[in-house]
Amino acid sequence: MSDAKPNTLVEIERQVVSLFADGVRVAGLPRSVGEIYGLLFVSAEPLAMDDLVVRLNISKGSVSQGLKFLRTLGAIKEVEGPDVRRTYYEADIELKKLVGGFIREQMRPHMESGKDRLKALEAEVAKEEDGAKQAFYDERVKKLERWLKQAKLVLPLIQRVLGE
Amino acid sequence: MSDAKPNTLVEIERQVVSLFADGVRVAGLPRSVGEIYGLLFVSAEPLAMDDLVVRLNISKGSVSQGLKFLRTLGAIKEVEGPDVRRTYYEADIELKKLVGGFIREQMRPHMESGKDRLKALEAEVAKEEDGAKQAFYDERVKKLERWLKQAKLVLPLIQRVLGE
DNA sequence: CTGTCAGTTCATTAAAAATTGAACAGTCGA
DNA sequence: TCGACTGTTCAATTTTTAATGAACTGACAG
Repeated sequence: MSDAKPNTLVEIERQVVSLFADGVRVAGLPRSVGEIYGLLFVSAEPLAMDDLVVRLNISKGSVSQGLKFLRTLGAIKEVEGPDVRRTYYEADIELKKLVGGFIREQMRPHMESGKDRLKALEAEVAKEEDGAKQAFYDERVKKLERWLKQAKLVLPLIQRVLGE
Repeated sequence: MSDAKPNTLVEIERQVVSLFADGVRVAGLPRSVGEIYGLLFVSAEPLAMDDLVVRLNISKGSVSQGLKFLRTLGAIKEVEGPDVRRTYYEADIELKKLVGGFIREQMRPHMESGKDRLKALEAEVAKEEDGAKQAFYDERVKKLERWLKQAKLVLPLIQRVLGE
């Protein structure tokens, strides 16, 4: 019954998996994460870890970590499946949620640390002796602060537009 | 006269360079590109390639490629400088332009190829014999097309908001 | 308990990406 | 035409990142 052959994907599945594998790279995520989400996305039935390992032909470790990541993003849902001992997953296909998770988990932290580093920069600029230099540095730091503010403004806007 | 010592950056410069070096990684760009833009960003005077090589202590090859990339993005401007034989650069600090360049050069091409791949997918779905499966695949492909459309909608919006 | 199975962790290995540096091309003045 | 100098290219190398797989944890049925 169980088909142990690797890479048992039909052409459509293969194409979707490949599409997501490439797609996530734009966001700087590992290929395997895209493959996992992609296969869940084209699967009508929920899949368990082992299904992903066998059908995508990637290691248990990679799948475990990939699922962990997708879970924190809120990109997949745990659901019931045929075998009660296993955890089954299906893709959450709301773009709003995917993007929201990505912003929350991947972008916000960077922006927070950026804010701290700008504070440090300000302090450094305050120490500058040369008045002309200080004025220039100050202008640039202000520019960076404006950028950060604009980024903070844009993110919720994106989420709202994707909410339709 | 000429100071050949590498890494001759004052603390403020060091911090800004490091900030950009880390910052660009969010966008999946190499560290060196961020360092180059960062140093141009904190420099009141325009810099030539050799200045960047010496002060950032990275190779001529990297700087040449980094500048090429930043030029195509429209993130830097060629300007006149003390030595007429050299090309000097300064940072273009309009966020709108930076983001616009990034969207144009890095995101649009991916979206275009995505559109083509979706076309191919549609054709594949049309071949599906099983009616129920076909309906499911069709729904998913439609979802992907909607995503792509939304992305196309969001990009200009971002640019507009950053235009203030 | 004990054996089995789902899932996680993490040191090692493999793959991918960035960086280097040497060869090369183009320009200009003597 | 030559030599000196700026800048580019790209094969080789280094560095970084992702994937693997074996050891482990914990749950549960018998």
